[in-house]
Amino acid sequence: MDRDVEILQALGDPTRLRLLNLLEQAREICVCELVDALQVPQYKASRHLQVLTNAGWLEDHRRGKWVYYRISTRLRPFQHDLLRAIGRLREGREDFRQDEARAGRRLMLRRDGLCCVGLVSKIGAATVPTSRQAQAQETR
Amino acid sequence: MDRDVEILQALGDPTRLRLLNLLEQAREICVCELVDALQVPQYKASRHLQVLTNAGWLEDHRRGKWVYYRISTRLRPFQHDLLRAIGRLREGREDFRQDEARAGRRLMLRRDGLCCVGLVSKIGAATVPTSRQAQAQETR
DNA sequence: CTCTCACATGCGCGATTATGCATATGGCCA
DNA sequence: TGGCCATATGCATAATCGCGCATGTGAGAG
Repeated sequence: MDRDVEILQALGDPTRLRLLNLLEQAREICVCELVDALQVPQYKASRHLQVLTNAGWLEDHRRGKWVYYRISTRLRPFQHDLLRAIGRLREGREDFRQDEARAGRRLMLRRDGLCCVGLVSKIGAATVPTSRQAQAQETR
Repeated sequence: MDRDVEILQALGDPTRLRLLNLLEQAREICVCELVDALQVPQYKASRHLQVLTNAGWLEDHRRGKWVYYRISTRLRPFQHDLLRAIGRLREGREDFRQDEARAGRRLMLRRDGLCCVGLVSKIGAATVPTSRQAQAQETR
């Protein structure tokens, strides 16, 4: 298959754009954090992360029970230009702003720079639903 | 619909990439010239040109029997970055190079900077098939 | 070992998309 | 006006895509 086209096709979806936007600004984010930030069902985030990874946009690695995603360290120059273009959308897109706000709140709850859903439930932060609860909230 | 996504989706097709690549390098090109350069059936070029136009990538205008397309003069900064990214693909893609070679030969046949298929047939240039002949050659 | 939690994925469905054929449109010319 | 040429488009079909549901997988905790 045409690799370049695959890379570009991966950008043609709002959910994937939102994922890329967040991941471009943070060093790495785990799936449950992304699910909370985007407020989408877990399987949906996972599927789109898969597409981005297969297209060469992302790398993932496991740490304990959590899987962290980050922008690939092996992007081609071509892709860096594309990322810059997407960055230009940041001010104009309401969804990006909201994602960033939620992600910011979520990432503040990390301990030692790591995702910590377990701690969240102990803190009892009702404002930070677990991925499963977020999944149930998702109606569309 | 999400306009940004529509713009990006338009890039996720090899034929459309080839059209954009040519149009980025020439001031304007008419449909029959594009058909010869890409060696695709006329209806295929026309359809993809429609998609690009609807997404805000191209503008078209009629001159006599011919319709000329060019890169829109109202691109957003966002889109200029995207074009630059596509330009980076130029050296690596064999299809781009061949398109450009064929387009170069074809555009040399212009008179007064205008497409002139009629003249081509009078010249009898067998190396430059008309769009209808190119259509018949197309097998896939 | 078993239970739980985070994440991935097989499957079916409805929607969208690309393609090819045939034909319509619209301008030019005789 | 009729015919030709460049281009666009209606239609049917096959392929692809995103979604949702359900379930599978794999790691850590008790």
